[in-house]
Amino acid sequence: MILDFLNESQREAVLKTDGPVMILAGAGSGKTRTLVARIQYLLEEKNISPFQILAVTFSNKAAREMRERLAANTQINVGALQVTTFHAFCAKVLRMESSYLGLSRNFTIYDDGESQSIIKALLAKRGINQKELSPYTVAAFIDGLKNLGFYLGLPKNEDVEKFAEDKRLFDIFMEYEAELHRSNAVDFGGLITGVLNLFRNFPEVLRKYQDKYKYVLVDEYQDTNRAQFNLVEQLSHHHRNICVVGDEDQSIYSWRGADIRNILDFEEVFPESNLVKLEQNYRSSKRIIEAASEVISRNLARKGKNMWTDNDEGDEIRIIECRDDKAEADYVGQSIRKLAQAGVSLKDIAVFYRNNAHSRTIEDALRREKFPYRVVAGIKFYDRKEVKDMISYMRVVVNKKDSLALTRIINTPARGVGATSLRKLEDEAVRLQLSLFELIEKMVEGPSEFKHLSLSGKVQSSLSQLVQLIQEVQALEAQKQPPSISYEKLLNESGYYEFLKADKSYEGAARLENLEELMSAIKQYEESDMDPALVKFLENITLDTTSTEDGPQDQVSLMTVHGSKGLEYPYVFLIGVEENIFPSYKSLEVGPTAIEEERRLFYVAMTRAMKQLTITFAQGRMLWGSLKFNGPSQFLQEIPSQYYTWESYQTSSRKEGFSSSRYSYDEFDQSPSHSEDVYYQDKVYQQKKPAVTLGNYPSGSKIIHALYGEGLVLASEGMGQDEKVTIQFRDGIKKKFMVKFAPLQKV
DNA sequence: GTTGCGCAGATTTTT
DNA sequence: TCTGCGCAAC
Repeated sequence: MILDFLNESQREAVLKTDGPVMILAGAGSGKTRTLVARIQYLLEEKNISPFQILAVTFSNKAAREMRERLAANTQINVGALQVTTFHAFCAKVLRMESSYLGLSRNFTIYDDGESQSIIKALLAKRGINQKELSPYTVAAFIDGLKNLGFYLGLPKNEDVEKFAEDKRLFDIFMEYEAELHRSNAVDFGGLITGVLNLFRNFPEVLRKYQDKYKYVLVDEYQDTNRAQFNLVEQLSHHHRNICVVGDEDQSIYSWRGADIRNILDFEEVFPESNLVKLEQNYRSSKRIIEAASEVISRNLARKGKNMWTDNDEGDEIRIIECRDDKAEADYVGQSIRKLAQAGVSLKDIAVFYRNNAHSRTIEDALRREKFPYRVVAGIKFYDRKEVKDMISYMRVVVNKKDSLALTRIINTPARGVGATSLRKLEDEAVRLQLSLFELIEKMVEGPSEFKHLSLSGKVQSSLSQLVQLIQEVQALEAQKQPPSISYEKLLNESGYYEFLKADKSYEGAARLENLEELMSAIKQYEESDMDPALVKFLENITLDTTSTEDGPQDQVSLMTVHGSKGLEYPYVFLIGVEENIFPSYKSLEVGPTAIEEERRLFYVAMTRAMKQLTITFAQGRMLWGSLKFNGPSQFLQEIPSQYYTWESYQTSSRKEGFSSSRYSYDEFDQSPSHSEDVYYQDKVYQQKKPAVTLGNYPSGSKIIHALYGEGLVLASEGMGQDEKVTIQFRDGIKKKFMVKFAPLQKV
């Protein structure tokens, strides 16, 4: 029954339950289906208890999908299964065993931004100029060390030795670790290395987990770093039932520490392992699969798979040479219109780009064509200032050693505790070896002992109010009151609500709305957890940033190529396929291995498409303030010509500066293997100027603003609820508004 | 504390 | 060209 819907290799992947197995699963080969079947098989046929299975994925999205599919397919209590992300799993272990490492179980998890704040402070303390050594460089160094599985106390191996050559950086790393520890905080990388540290120093703890998990599964194995590999290797060391699933051709996160050696060396680490390849693709047309396979075959760092499909031949891939970025956007907009007219639903269409900056022109075009769209990624909800502020309040409640969170809110809203007072407090806290909050608590209890700080009466009374509020909320927590109660109290009594309410601008209103959204997120969380607590809520939101908003269903999807991994769409547009963009100029500087990663990225993009793939590039593109002529990407040459048609698209009648055959055939295709049969079609489309109907306030419209009077809309972006306009008023003042909050009227 | 200017930098971003 | 920031002045 479980095996019925599987092909032969998938079946093999399910049935080889014992001993190490590596499954190389090509794009669209039914990887998730196979993984789910494997777990189901373990549960139902082998009667393994769900408590003995650990399945780790990289993203929350993947974990959620797997859980949902399992819930739909089996009777067994899926809640007992550990299907989580690496980070969530490690956070859980660390909380459970926190006492071993001298953490307390309510430790805070710092995201990248917070880590960088710590680093900035450290650099400042050492008097290091940020230009001399950027916080980013330091963060990358620290992250790099952790990705290798290194933590203080561990003897350095070769990799680490090479990486940690720089004495100064290493010193900062040590200080950073100490600072985190003082704050009772752990960063993302530290979650993994923390568990490694725990396992190494307390073998009995390791043993416990090794015994517990009889079967360990790893999804998206190509994206794991060394630390994560060490982790699963140790966990499965006893039972040796480790199953990893991945695709070396889709490894696109090496810059995040993903180590392709994890795939290439798996069989050396586990000599008794089995290798299963899933090579049949169920997603894309023959042309797409064959073309993509040709491209990826040029990579050297791969084990090699032969993808094939039973699907139809399908349409030819379209390569569209556009005059400039504007024409490219026009082309995409019009093509989508044609698709829509032909009855294609918008949710089946996606536009991919190499970097976020390129979404702009496409967004404009789609708005012009009045097509709803969603930009995947963008600014994250939990990154917004007001949301972070309120989260910081909650953090201080939960973890009073979290001084970073306290500095964030100690004067937000303004309480008269400025930089000078804060500095005094910080120095004193360091001197007494207390956290900032602990110090202030002490000070409120016995102000006389802190006279030497000479803080004003105003500062002192503000602080005592703040301390009182936090303590009261801590008491609520101790009584197991729901987090939403605590949140509400913090929001109201901190003065934050008043503070935003007083801000009459559209931004203030938007902020309040975000805080309401945060409230509903908390409420939602409360309903999902049997035993809700602030700590857990806070952990959820730092480890899972997937936004829950789902908006209208039928819309075009826009995203970066990275963001497209794991998704599929019948109609795909891949734009900006130019040298220096895709592959990026950076990868061209770095060299062959970086270009191989770009090629994998290109491969990922191609294999998202099910029916139709359209690749566009611009002859000239506005980039960094000037018009750049990058020329078509080298990857286009790597697609054998029998798979594509090549068309040229020109928007305006102006031709000066561009020759439509700027890249003559000879110049362009120099690859010896298939240069003879490239054909070049120079179709020039007659382009009607699209009707300029933008959002409610298209650029050019005249408006009246209740406060500022008459004005002219210069630019408009976003649509519906998100529509934003830039307006120039009579005195030349430009202002940006969100339409939904601004008191605007058309003239 | 807020505003405003000048300057550098400008891939990707699962956690 | 656009943005984000660090720092100086109100």
